[in-house]
Amino acid sequence: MSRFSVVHQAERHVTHLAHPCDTCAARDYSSCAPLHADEQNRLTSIMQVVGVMPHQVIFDEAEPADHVFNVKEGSVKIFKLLADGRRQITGFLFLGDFLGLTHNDSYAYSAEALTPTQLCRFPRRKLEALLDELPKLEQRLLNIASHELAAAQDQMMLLGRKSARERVVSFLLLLSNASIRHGQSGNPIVLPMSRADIADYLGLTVETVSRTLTQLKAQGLIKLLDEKQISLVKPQTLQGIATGF
Amino acid sequence: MSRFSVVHQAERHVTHLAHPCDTCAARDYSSCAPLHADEQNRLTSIMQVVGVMPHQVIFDEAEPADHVFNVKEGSVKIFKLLADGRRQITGFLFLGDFLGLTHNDSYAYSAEALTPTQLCRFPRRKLEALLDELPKLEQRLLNIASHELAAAQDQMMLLGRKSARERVVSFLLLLSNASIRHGQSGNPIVLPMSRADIADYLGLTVETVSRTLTQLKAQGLIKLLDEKQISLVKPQTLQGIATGF
DNA sequence: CGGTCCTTTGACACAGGTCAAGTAATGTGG
DNA sequence: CCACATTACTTGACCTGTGTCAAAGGACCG
Repeated sequence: MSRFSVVHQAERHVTHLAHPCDTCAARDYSSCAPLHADEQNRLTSIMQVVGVMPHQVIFDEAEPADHVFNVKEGSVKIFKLLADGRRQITGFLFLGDFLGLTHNDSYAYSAEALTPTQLCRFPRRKLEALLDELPKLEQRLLNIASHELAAAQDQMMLLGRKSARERVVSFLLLLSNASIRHGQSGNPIVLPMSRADIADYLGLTVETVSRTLTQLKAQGLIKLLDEKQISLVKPQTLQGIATGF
Repeated sequence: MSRFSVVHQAERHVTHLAHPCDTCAARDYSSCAPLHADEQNRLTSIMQVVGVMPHQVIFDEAEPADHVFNVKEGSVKIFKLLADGRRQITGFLFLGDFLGLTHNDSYAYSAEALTPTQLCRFPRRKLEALLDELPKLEQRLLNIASHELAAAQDQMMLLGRKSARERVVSFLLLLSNASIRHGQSGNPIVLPMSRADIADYLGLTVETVSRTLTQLKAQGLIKLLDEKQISLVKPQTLQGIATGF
């Protein structure tokens, strides 16, 4: 039985895949012609809107990759596990982000909802068939993949070469920028994930994340409005810390 | 003046972009129909073969991304720098690999040759124009990007959660697998890069890389044939170490 | 051959991990 | 709505893996 509650059977529902201009604006994409109305219809006709609750699994690493998803609302974490349970979160996904793209038979990572989330779900076979006919769509996916690749390289720099302090600050700025891209002010920022999730994203322990945050607070660089909400007091200084000055 | 020596002006030269079957086989790609002869011609007609010597810069992060490259022979490192000079190598590239793909105006990383290298060079504008007409090509690029994304996530796992020992072993196996994909035996392996490069790839210091190698040697898991050539004595055990057992 | 660069090895330091305890937030059943 | 259990977060004391600094081989090169 399905782990999803099907919210809607396509009709008149939209996806950010079909609304390139929104997403492009939100993500700073360069080239992406909007789909025509009939192209949008073909896309939405193969799509379902599904809901998942926090901590619920969307898919597991290595299970058959039958669907591709697009975040319509909410937030998601994607991660990989080592044999002994060590975990690396490879990304936090928000409105408009994609998950499940792979050229293999199986998913390359696991995905779980952080908050109550709605996803646009596309059967992979049908989407791939559609790609052959809608080159614009393929172009968008390539753009998205390039974008994610660049983000992945930034993250490698962070994990390989930055100190705990630099990692935490980079993370805060990342969330701030993401929120700006989605039309919010970017300050204060909301953390939909736990400290453990932050730690597993930054390659640190919960304790180090916690200590680093209190240290930044003590230095007057941030303010902890509450556990899940942080205000950036000196964004300029923080920017400097994140980029290694 | 150009930093490249132009080796050949297209005529009858091939690129792995035009020979999908080779590359697919070499890379385990699932779906990639070969280009027809005339499609190949259109591709090779916009391409130049250029040569670079070891330590020579192919392009620098943040410079205008006017070309896309495909490794025809040799090996390349791509990396990012922090303000204070800390370096993270985000990939080593070999025959058939791509570099320079970005959806931004500028490159996301710097690239340098490790060994004497020949590259197929495509003017970005012309290639993008061609992509609109050859959807097969775009499909291949999307496949490649997905593949690289998966590799990037593995690398995040390595950098965020693995010990020095696990990182070095993972790296040796990575090189071994790459060499197998290119038709070699995969053992012993050849390291075209310096210890410093390995360190910057694994998020370690030169000293730690060196110490870890001598330790693995002392335990009889590898043999250092010479500084640049390593034989994997117990591949099975090494595999276990790399995956966290 | 003498110099330069790369690699290895050693001694020591420290950032961040581990273990343990305390406190605050959240959820649950009565 | 309140006791109580559970989970999440913070803080402290201590430890260890890896970094830092220094020096000694080796390889390569003019």
